[in-house]
Amino acid sequence: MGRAENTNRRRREILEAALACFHVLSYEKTTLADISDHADASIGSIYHLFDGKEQLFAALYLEAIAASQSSSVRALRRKDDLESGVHALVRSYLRWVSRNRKLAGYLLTMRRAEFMSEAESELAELNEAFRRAIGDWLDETGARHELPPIGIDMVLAILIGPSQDFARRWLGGTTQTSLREGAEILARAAWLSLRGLRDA
Amino acid sequence: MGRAENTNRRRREILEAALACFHVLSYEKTTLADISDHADASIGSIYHLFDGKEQLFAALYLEAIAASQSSSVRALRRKDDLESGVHALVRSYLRWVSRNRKLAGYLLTMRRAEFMSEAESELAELNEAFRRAIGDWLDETGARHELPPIGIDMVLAILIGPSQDFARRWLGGTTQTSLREGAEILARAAWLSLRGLRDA
Amino acid sequence: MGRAENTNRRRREILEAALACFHVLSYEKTTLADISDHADASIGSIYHLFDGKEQLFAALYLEAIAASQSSSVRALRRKDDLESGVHALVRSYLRWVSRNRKLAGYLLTMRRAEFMSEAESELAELNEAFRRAIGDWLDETGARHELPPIGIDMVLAILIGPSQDFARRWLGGTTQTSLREGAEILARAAWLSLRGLRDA
Amino acid sequence: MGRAENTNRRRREILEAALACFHVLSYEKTTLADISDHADASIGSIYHLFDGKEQLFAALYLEAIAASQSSSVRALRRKDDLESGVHALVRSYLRWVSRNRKLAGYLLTMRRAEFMSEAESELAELNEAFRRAIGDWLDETGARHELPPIGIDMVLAILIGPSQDFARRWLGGTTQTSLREGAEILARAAWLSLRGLRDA
DNA sequence: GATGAATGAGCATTCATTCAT
DNA sequence: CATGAATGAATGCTCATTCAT
Repeated sequence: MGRAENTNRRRREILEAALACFHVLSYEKTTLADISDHADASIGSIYHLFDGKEQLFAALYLEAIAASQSSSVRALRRKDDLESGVHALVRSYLRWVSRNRKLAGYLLTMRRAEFMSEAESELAELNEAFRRAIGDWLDETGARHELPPIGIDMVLAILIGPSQDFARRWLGGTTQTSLREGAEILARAAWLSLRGLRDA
Repeated sequence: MGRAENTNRRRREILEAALACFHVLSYEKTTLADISDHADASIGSIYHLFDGKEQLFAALYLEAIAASQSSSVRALRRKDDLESGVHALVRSYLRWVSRNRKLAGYLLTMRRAEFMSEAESELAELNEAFRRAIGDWLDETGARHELPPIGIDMVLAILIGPSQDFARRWLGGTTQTSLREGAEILARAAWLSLRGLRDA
Repeated sequence: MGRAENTNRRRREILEAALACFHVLSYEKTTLADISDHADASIGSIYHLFDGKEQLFAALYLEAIAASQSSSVRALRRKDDLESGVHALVRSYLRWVSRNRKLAGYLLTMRRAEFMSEAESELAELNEAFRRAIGDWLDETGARHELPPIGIDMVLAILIGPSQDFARRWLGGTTQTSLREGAEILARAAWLSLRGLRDA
Repeated sequence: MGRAENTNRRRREILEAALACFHVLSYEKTTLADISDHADASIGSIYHLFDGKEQLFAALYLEAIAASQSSSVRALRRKDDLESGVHALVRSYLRWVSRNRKLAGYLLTMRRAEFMSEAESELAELNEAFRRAIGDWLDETGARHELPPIGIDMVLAILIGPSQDFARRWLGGTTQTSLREGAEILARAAWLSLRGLRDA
């Protein structure tokens, strides 16, 4: 195993340990000693790979965002009309949440935490790439013409807002509706909103 | 001015100072000394009125929730059919956000922070009261019959999810759409979703 | 005992503890925990009265300088011609060293340590005051006319340089000559230098 | 270039890097990483040639002492009476200071730092050799008979004390008198002291 | 020999909390 | 009730040192 590979493995382990600690302790209550204990890495190692506690959690945030977005984009690319795309987005997001509960919980809790400021530019880049990917898909499939005349920020709010709210409740264990059922309902709801706004 | 009144004023000042500090420093970076400096109150005073830092911020959270919910309920009560009610809820929420930016930002950032655990029961009570208020309105106006056959958790996600997502972006200054315009769109979107799901 | 008095006593105790620790451990090896243990003060207390480790040791340095200089000035003021003044300065300096060994050792070891930079201005003030006191004495007694035509920096080097070198060795325990005898010799040596340079 | 030569070059580079770092950072704030960066040497290299940070700086100290003393001895050997010898010593010391500012500053700041304890014996050896060289010169030239009846420690204090004080101020940039002028004055002052004490 | 990633003990510093006045 | 000095446990971070490659 090469050195780079080794480094990468260690990086992974630390990020996972941080996520695990966050899950039970929250950001502030998690200490570097906790992470060091959970990962197969000394405190010094953590500092070798990350610049500090904030940067470590910022890196985790960026990885989580990237994973979530890439999952969505992959799902979207398998469809070729707006209705299917909308359904795919909502379903894939909630599926990703159910398969990455800790990561999803981290993302939903820490969205734009104070310590992200330093990673702002990388975050903006990711978001920009996400929008571009969606934009490309809209152009390639011609689905853009099916969209109502509203800003992309509103489209995203309608598409993803309800799912995030539901995901938060679901992760908190306070929902009556199952995730699968919820996904079905919210996918249709999103599509109904967009179609309705377009046809108005 | 009576003693109780005085105590109340001080309580207010401390909560406001905490909110102001949170706004620029975030929860963890805010120290009691910061709050003591901003409010016209010694550290001892803060401990006299609250049980500690966490409890202080939990109190702030509860007040914010209560204010936001009561604003929604008041708006709802002025309507007597589902479509108007949905519009009123979305609009009043976003209006409340724009009029209470710091409080709204606090609410959106700290939703269910670790320190809320102790205030869990009070929070549950508030949420329960909110649901009951909505339930009462649905019964009184007969709007309940216009709802689609989905859980109340899904209804709330559809109603409020997009607005929260939008509010977060709007507070962060990264929206193209104005708040007023966004409110209009999201109000109609929510109604379209609910009506569509009902008529399906 | 008033609060101010109490504060002052605590300040003293901390400074003395710092000096005692320095004496056996050196600056770097002294930890705040060491000082906290020796003084009747918690670590927090130290931070309450000083801004940190460096500032604490800088304060100690300034106090030491001030004490040493004031001892010299008092001795000088009891004389009224240059020869007696020179003798008094050398003798009083070495007497001060022998009576304040730890403080003198600190001064001789830490002269202008890196951490003094923040206290630079206060140090410059003390030195300026010291020079002014000497200048005043020279003027009041007319001794200035007995000085050779050299800069005051050279005069001070001749007066105090040998004594400092000797003091350092004496504190280190590597001198053959007793402090009393040494003082006599160096006092005469200084006077011989100055008189000789004047008469040349 | 042979292996030994190469090793020696690397040793030099490391010592110079250490001195350069000390000059701007002070001993404690200098890290081995700093030195490694400045020298063309990895941290492992440093440990290969020195036993650690303290030993590295102790070696630097010994080299500096040796250089300074050997410069003095060479100057002294070119004279054959006490007056010329005294002048030569003072002048050569200050000339060495002006030509080796960083090294001289290091010597004047770190004199007998805590970490020297391990190198104590080597230091004592150097000092002993220095004294012997001076003693030899005194015997060979017959200058010993011109010395006053005081311990050699006092002679050295008178000879070198003022120059060190002056050197310190000069390196700190707080002197009015030029180095050349100062050397002249202090050389004469030292001689006047010694002659006067002898003739008393 | 050379390298520099990994180690982890050690430390300065912070800050919620207490309590004597 | 109000105050804010005092407390000291807790923690992020540093860096000399080691050692596998």
